[in-house]
Amino acid sequence: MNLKELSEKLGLSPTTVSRALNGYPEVSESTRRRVVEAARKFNYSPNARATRLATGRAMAIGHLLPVSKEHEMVNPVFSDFIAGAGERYAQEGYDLLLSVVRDEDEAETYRDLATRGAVDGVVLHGPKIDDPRIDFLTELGLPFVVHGRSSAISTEYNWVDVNNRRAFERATTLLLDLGHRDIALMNGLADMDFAARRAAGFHDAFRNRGVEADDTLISHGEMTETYGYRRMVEMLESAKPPTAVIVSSIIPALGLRRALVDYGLKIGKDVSVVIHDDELSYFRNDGDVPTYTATRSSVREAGRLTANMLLDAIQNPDAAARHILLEAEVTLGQSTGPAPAYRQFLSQG
Amino acid sequence: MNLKELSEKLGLSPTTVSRALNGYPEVSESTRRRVVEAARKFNYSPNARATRLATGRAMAIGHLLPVSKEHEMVNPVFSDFIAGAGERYAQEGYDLLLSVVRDEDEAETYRDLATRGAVDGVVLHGPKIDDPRIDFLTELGLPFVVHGRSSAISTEYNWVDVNNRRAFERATTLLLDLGHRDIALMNGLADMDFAARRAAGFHDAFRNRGVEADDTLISHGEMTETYGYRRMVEMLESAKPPTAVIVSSIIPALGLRRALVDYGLKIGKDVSVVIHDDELSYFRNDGDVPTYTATRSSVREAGRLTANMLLDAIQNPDAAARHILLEAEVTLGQSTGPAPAYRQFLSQG
DNA sequence: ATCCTTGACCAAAGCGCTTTGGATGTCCCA
DNA sequence: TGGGACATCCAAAGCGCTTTGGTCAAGGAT
Repeated sequence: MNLKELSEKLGLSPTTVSRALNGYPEVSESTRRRVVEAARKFNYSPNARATRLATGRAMAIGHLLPVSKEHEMVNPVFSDFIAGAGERYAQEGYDLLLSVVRDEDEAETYRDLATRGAVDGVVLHGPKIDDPRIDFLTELGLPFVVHGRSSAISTEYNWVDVNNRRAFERATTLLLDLGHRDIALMNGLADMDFAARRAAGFHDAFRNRGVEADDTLISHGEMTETYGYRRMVEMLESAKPPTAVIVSSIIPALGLRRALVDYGLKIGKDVSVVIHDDELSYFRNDGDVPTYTATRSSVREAGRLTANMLLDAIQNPDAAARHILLEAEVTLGQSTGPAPAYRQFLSQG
Repeated sequence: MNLKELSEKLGLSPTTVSRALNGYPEVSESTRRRVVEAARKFNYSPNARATRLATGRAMAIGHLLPVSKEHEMVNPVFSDFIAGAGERYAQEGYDLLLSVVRDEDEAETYRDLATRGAVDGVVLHGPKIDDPRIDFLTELGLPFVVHGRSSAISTEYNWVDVNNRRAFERATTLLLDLGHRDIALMNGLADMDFAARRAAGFHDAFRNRGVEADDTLISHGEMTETYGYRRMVEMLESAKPPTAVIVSSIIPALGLRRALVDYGLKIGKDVSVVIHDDELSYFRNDGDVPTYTATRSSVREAGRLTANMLLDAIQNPDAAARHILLEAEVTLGQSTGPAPAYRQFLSQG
């Protein structure tokens, strides 16, 4: 059933039927009702391919899922982010186009998506400190929103980000105030922008307290369980193991916990842990008292906000660049306590 | 730059240019080279919207990401499966359309996708024991492949599944042979088909060994860390805690481990654990000796195979239904050992 | 010399919509 | 009573491709 057939059945022109269905005013309410009813009855919905050609809009948003061949790693945050964004797209009648690409083909894919006219805009995930994709997309003229930021880029662009610097400054300050000095930071990959900001917050907290941070306790890696385990073992085997660790995600924190168990150490007592909690749907850090003390920010909500912003950017292409900086809340859980030395001092007091 | 402009630049008709680019034989090699070169030079690629209207094919595959409003849970397996499938789509020039829908809107979305002509086929995730979606899709006439199976459906359909029954029979047999009798099964949600097959395998193993299974040790739940934790605590607090647990995914197993630590119990010694390992990219169960004894099957590979099958089904719509049954391998890790009673017997010589 | 292939190209129709630019009829007011 | 103003509808062009059904010239067979 297509528009022509439906219009013939109704004894109307395709023009009128099209307008009736799309809510244009040049059609009487009575015929509109008749048309809408007939459309439902004959189970008609306009062919998306034709609509898109005629309107010149793709009614689709592109997301790239970069997959590096070596580690075959998918960002665990991706699916929750997508769930949040996709919800908004669905509400606005947009499709979500997911392209699985190898890292090195990413720019090429953006160009392809743009010239083919397959999408009206894209979301840029996982920006690096100096990310060439941003200028590339700007030149392409394809509307986009970055989930995160890129510190080295001076041009204006749309972004939605968490205040990673402040979140990690607060987390670090908490640990310093609990008497910890040997604080480790299990950060994300070194070239990621969010990792740089988190490291900056970490250092800021030390500076504010007039304490020197031990840079050998800072590590970078992909956020796998294995990374958390290996790195923690490494530190426990070292000359001066940390009394507290800040972890960039709940996933390596699980590996960290496994390592502590292996060494007979108790989390929150022997070693304090603060995580960043993206509120992944299958790793709720909840309960009466959350397992982990955490800086918390919902990645799903970030997905919704990013989608909103992108849809707005598509509708108002000439508006100024938009920014949303989300603040993470710091929630106390069972994984933090006073530093061992400080605990001794307290008990002597 | 569109086809018409390009053809004018070349002094050729749109017909010839189109044919040259699409590899039709009715064009000389020399002009074909000329056309291809010009296309690259002017950065031309055919408008996807027009191509799709003209060919009548969407060149896109649909995946639904069902999100139930209550728990807002995204299947953790989803992103790795998508990564595998998406890789194949990209190779074949297909797009991947992701629809985030609420559970109850799923059928409606399939119909919409079909009548709008937005996709050429869909993948059905997470089939229930008796899943109405399968007959629905069959009637729609939209090509589809099920990732998993639906036991109660007698009509033929394409599927790719893991031999869950046998995998869990083997896992259970291993534990029985290690002397365990009080074996718990932390299964997926009760209405899921894979969960039913796993339970069947569990019971088969007991039957084969002439031992009676304790059904109170079987539980169902979503595969979250929290589920694993709560359920394990519950069992440890019960009159007769299990000496071994089979867990449907590595994620609840992490919660299980957390519970054991809380109770001062050692995994692999006090309690043996076998997991099903989907080889999630951020939870590799690897190392020289894997952390967990596991039934292992790559969900990413399943994604590739499913995509293959669907593309084939789209190209050969009249062929018989296709099936792929993958066997899980059983890999020994550090999480299993003889049952305490059996251990005693062994040490007594 | 004639006819038939064959190779190389092209004009135009069509895919199923949207949208521009009328056409027609009705109503109201000068 | 005539002419805007308005409401309601329609014909046809166009979106940018693919594909059908040609044309035309060159070459081979008869």
